[in-house]
Amino acid sequence: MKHHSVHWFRKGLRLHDNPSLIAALKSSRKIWPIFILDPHFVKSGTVGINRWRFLLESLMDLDRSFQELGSRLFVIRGSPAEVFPKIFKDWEISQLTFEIDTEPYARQRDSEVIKLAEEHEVKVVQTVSHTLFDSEKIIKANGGKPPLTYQRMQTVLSKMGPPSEPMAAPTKENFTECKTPEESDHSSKYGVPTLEDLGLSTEGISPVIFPGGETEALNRMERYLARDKWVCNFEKPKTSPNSLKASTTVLSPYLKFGCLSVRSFYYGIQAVYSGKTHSKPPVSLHGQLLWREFFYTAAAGTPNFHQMKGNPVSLQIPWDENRAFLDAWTWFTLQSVYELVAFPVALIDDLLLSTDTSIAGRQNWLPIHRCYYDAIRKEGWIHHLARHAVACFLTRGDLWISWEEGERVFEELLLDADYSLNAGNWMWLSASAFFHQYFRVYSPIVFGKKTDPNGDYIKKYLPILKKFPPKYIYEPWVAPRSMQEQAGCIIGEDYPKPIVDHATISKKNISRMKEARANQLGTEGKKSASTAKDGKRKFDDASDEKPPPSTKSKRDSKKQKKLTQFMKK
DNA sequence: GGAAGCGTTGGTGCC
DNA sequence: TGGCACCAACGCTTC
Repeated sequence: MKHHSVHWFRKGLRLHDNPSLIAALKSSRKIWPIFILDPHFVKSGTVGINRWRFLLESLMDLDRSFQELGSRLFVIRGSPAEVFPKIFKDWEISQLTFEIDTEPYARQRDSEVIKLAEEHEVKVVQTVSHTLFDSEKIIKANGGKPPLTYQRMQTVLSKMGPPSEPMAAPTKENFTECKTPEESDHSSKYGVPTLEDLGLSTEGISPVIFPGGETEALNRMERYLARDKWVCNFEKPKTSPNSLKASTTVLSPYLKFGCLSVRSFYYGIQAVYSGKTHSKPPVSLHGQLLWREFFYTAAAGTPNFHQMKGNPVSLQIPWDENRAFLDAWTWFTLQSVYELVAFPVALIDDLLLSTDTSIAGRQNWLPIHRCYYDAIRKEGWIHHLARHAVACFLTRGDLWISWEEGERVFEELLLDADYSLNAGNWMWLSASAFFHQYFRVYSPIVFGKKTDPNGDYIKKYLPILKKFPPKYIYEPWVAPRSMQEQAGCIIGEDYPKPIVDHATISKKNISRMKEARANQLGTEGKKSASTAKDGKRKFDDASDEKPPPSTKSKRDSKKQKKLTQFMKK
């Protein structure tokens, strides 16, 4: 029997390596490729203007590609629960194909749609193609729990063999026996809408830096893969968060929407590596894809992964509720209405209705952080380490505000905002899960100076500070008054004064974190016995005995010994 | 079951 | 200028 199939695009906005689409094409006489503009995402307000634009560009690209094959993309508005019964009936559908999505909303939505399909006697074909591996299989291989360390993840994966190889994109031949019934009013009925059609204001929107779509994704990947040496030597910590041109691939938005298949990228890198010396996970390019896999698996296997409450992997920390601090972290400037575009609507309303006139105190005073926000808002992307710096600052470093607040802002503004990676990294940086060395705090001054000593990044995004010498550009408030006058920027008048002192507050927060951890261990019982707590001897000044070398120095001396032995050989 | 090993990418101060 | 200990003793994983 040859089916009438609907292939439902959600993520996976591509033709290459799309196994469920191929399955539909091979088993059908007729196929309708559809994308549903779900009001859930329009209403939620969690998608910023740049990501909407990226999505619509991706859909346009997909439609163009289908047209080249003699088919079309059908963009349908409405909730999936309303749309499917209608199209099942109208188009006499017997098969529905789609890519598996493990996010909670998607799971719930898909289970409802699967039920509807059953009611309409529609066969459902689902495939894993958004991740390298099936998250459920990784969890099963790890004894029913997601691996919580990268090393553990690698161990589990090493037993699972390599990821499946990517599938080729469909060709015109695939569409000779399987046709798409096109309607004469297709464009008006099923065309890709504009931002304005969706009721989104494009006033003040920045030019496109990273255009959406599979075509751009594949071109971008090829450009990077052509640089053999760069690919083989890639080490994430050695790339720069402050370079004027992105120092990493910026393929993340394309992976998020599935414009690029992670398996295609993985095997593309593999081909470049072949026969050459290359960097290794976790820092290598392959390593970056494994991090994505790590967080996808953790999110798929953890309830309430995006929030602290009810999340079994997250430390429960008594964060402050501090509106002024949150605004200061979030807001770049309030100089004009233009600057308000693309900020969370709730925050705009709150601020405009506020009777608090001390606007200066609600601005972010840190030059490098203001630059990151400007870049996020305009371009929808900043380097991973820049995200670390601002995330640490908002949470355990300085402002002591819940990682969920930061997660919401990133969710809205980043092109690559991804449920699993966003929540996972926020927990990491706030030392709520995965990462526990909470006393390692990013300094908003030192971090910038180290990564961009000349302050070129600041000069680009924050020209008001460009006349300050590099010594002061990261902390202009310590510049002498005469220098501020010379630079044409008086701190407190033209530029906000700091509202917290990093050195003081970060020390205070380290002790708060220590206390939170101690409290939780106390209240939740013996989650895990700490060897340091009860096992090790304490040494003080009165003791003549020398303390044993620390774990790290012991480890290092072991390494040294091995190296010496190796050299002798 | 308990001890030991070790963790993607910090900052500071000392030598 | 670069290497190292230390911060303060976490918590997952392995043996």
